[in-house]
Order: sequence, then structure tokens, then C-alpha cells
Amino acid sequence: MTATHKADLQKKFRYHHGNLREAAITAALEILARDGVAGLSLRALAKATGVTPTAFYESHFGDKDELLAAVAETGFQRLALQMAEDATGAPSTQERIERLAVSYIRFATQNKPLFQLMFGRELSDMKRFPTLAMTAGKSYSLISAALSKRTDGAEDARFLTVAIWSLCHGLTTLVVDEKLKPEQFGVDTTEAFVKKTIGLFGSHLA
Amino acid sequence: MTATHKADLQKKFRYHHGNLREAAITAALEILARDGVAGLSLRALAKATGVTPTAFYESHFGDKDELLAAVAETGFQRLALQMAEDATGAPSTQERIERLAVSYIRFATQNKPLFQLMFGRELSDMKRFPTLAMTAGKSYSLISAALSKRTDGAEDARFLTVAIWSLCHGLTTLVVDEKLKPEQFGVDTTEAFVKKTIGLFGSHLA
DNA sequence: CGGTATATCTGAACGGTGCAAGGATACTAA
DNA sequence: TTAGTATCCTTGCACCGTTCAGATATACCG
Repeated sequence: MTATHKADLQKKFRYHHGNLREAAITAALEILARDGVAGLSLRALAKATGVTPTAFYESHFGDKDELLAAVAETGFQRLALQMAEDATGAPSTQERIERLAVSYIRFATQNKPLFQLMFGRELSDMKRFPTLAMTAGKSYSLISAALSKRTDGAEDARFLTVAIWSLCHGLTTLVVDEKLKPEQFGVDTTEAFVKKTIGLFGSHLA
Repeated sequence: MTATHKADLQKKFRYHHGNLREAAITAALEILARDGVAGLSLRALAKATGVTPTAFYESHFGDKDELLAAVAETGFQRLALQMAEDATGAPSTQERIERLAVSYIRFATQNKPLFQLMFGRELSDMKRFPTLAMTAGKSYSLISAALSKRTDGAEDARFLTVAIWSLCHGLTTLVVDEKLKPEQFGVDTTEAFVKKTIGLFGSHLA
């Protein structure tokens, strides 16, 4: 009994706090959603997890950037997951692309600070975290895979992927950062706008 | 002689420092270009202009955001100016749009930190600075004006403007923030990619 | 079971940031 | 010349990320 108890404790409360790393990421996501990316400080995070601001160093994250990278990575995982779910069962390539795009912008508007962290400049150099780039690439691959099914060359697919992603990402960031007001769209919602925009590529998606 | 001398001094060294506001903006642009947006602190700016960090308050800028807004505004002015210059004499609507887009991305890559300041989240709420939004709108108007010359309805023009700007802005930010590597393009340069992308809208720009 | 090693967390402190308050200073206008 | 005012400086605060030395709880081994 003491053995299994110990094992349980090891899982739930490893060492002093127990899974501080996991707890930190969870708390960070909450702080992010509540106070925005500017409110996510190590001191605030420490207070939220009931720990000293220096507790994250050495053992769990050597750096604030490592913490941010971990948080951003879960963000990219969620984004890719949501996009994949939203696009399943699409009858055509065009509709699949539409759904992916709508899912992308929906994620951004519903997880604004997280999206800002994922694509912003808070974490100074992404090169330090190759895993991050890989996870971020999952969403990209969804678009790419949808397009490569077409009969045209792979070259065109790669080109179209970047174009569609750029369009989608540009609109999303402009809306999220409030540089672009929905009134300027000429359509009711951002999602409707995205669909209409994808339509512009018309023949290229047939 | 003392009178004219005094007048000269008044122009060059008004009060203690003289045109601190203008000097601050100029120095800020230099710091920005040299050390990036992260290196632009009030203390660094103070050292560059030979003044105390608190000298900017009350008289010139009540806030760091006001300083950043002023810097960003000159950025938007330069951007609009460059775009207008690069697009003059374009033989067709499509080429005019192409040139505007290329100019946009060229400005971003050649003034990376300034562009990041203009479209980033360093200055917390743009609503405080209505002038900024107006100046930023100049570039937008250039695209809009180019498109409204077409025979189709104004509704379509407004829609196309947002679409093209989004595409252009998305690609630009992804490239500037190094989320997208030029190798992924399938073309040699970013500018070539932009032109090719505009071509996708083909019939809509005829 | 006991003792040592190691992973983990704490506490104090450093240099950095933006910024508020009040005192000093130089220009302006009378 | 003198009064007034715009400008700038000094001091100090709260917050930030981070380092380092030391305390503490867990894990491992005899």
C-alpha cells in the first residue's frame, strides 16, 4: 500500500510541488486567456502556482522563452487538432480549404492572446526550439496536403499553400490586432469573408 | 548680432535641449534600426539624445506609447510615400497593384524593426491615437483607389482591397518574423512570389 | 532502516524597465 | 529686471527576468 501510495504521490506530487512544469503551462494558459500576453510574467505565474518566481529555472525551464515555447507548442497542437476536426468530411478540395481557413481564424479569435503568443515576437528566437517549428508545421501540412491531391504539379500546390496561408494569416492578424474592422469587409462576418476570399482562387482549386 | 544669435539658438536649441521631441523621434528611428524594437527603451533613448530618461514626460510625450505612436506614424508616412512613388506610371490596374504589393514588402524587409513596431503590439492600444489610424489608412487607400477604377461595383472593390492587403500583409509578416522561409515559395524571391500571387486574382483585376 | 546524493525549491539581490513627484534651471514676456 | 512658465533633473517606486548561495525534500544505495 505504501508502495502504490508512493507511486501515486510520485505522479501527482513529484518532489516538492509535483509536475511543476505541467502546472506552469496550465496556469500560463489561464493567465494568458485572462490578462493577455502582457500579463504573463514569471512572477504572476509563480503566484498562480504557489511557488517562488525562481522555481522554474534549472529544473523545468532554463529560461522564460522555454516556458513560452512550451505554451506556444500546446497552442499549435490545439490549432492543428481543431483544423483537422473541422475539415474532416469535406466534399471537395475547395470546401476543405474553406473549412481549414475558417477554423484557423476561429481559433485565433477564440484564443486571441494564445494566438498572439504563437505568432508574435514575445519569444525572441524560435530557432532555439526546433520542436516548435515542427508542431507549427502541422497546420501548414493540412493545407498543403489538401492541395496536393489535385492533378497539377507539386510546384503549384506548394505555391498555392503559401498563398492561401498568407491570405488567411494576414486577415487573421489584422483582425485580431484590430488593425482591420469587420465593417470594412463588405460582408457580415469574418468567416464569411474568408469563404468569399477562397472563392477568388476558384479555378485553381477545382 | 546677439539678437540673431539668440534666434538661431532658439531654432536649434530651444530651451535646454531644443526640439527634444523631434530629436527623440530621430534617435528612436536609429535605435530601432540598430538594436531592433526590443532595444528601444526610454533609457537608451535618453542616452542617445543626451538627456535624462524622464525628460520626455509631460512636455513632449506623456507616455512611452505616445513616443512609439509618433515613431510609428512617421513609419506609416514613409510607407505610403514609397508605395505611391513605386506605383506611379503603372500601365494597368494589375501592374499597379503588383507594384504596390512589392513596395509594401520591400519596405517591411528594409525597415524590419520599424515595420514590426507599426504592426506589432508594442504600442498597447492604437485607439488612443486617431491620427495614427488615419496615416496608416493612406497605404490602404492606395490599394483601394487603384481598384475602384475598375467598372465593377464599389462593393467588389472594397472586398478585393481587403483581400489583397491581407494576402500581402500576411506574407510580409510571416517572412519578416521568419515564420516562412523563402525556400518554401517555389520561386526565387519574395517579390517574385508576390507578383505571381497577385496573378491568381487575374480576371478580377482586368 | 539509515545515510548520502541529487533534484527541487527558497531567499536575497542585481541590473533593467516605465513612470510619478518635486526641485532646479533656463527661457519668455512684462 | 523680474515674474512666470516651460523644460529638464533627481529621487524613488514597483515591476520585470535572472543569478547565486543555501535550505529541503525526495531517491537511491548500502
